[in-house]
Amino acid sequence: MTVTLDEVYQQLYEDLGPQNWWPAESAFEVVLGAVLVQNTAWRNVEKAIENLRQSELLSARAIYELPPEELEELIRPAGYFRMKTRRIRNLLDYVFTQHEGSLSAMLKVDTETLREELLQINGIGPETADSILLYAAERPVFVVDTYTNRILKRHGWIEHEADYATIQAHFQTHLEADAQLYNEFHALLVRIGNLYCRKKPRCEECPLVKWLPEDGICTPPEEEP
DNA sequence: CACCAGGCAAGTA
DNA sequence: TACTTGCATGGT
Repeated sequence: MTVTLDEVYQQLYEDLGPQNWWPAESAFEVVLGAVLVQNTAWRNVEKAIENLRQSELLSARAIYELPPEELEELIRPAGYFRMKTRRIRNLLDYVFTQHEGSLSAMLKVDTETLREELLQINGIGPETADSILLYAAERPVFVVDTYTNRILKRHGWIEHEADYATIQAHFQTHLEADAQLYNEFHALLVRIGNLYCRKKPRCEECPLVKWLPEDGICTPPEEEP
């Protein structure tokens, strides 16, 4: 890799500016959004959260006490609504049984322990857990999503076989352990991915095009492993 | 119309 | 262990 992650970050930041993530008004909204956004456009998550807001249900206790069928209807626009209702409730079961219903108490647990605990919950995988750690608990944990994966592999910055843990370690090894940096970097990768690095890429206009291998346009050799 | 979005878990061989 | 499939709505 002839370009450093730091240079990539600088380039993205210059072109796109601060992304102001996570778009939420409370830590609870971040946690909720982290589940709702799984494989889903953020626009649809906004509708679900807005429904909950209008119903004054944006608190752990309110949703925990809400009948699941009602939660399903409110979050329906975010898709996978039955599954996500179960997942949110699984998470709240953990918050109430292990942290007396206090999200802020949960968020004070040390990073390694909390990550392990979150991963035990059915429906919370690595990206969701790390999103909570970075954007709700403000820990220096790099979030790897589908765009991060795609961008790094198409540029040849990591091997095609690299899995989540390997990619995450790559960022955390080459960058300072800085939550604010990880916050902005990941948000920028999602933004640039949305704009240019989709399944059907538009690399001509991408600010990262100068770092593509060869000289050509980014043609994905294969999709994600 | 087909495709895909800030994943994850369960099922199959 | 390594693939494959289901989950669901809404925008392009």
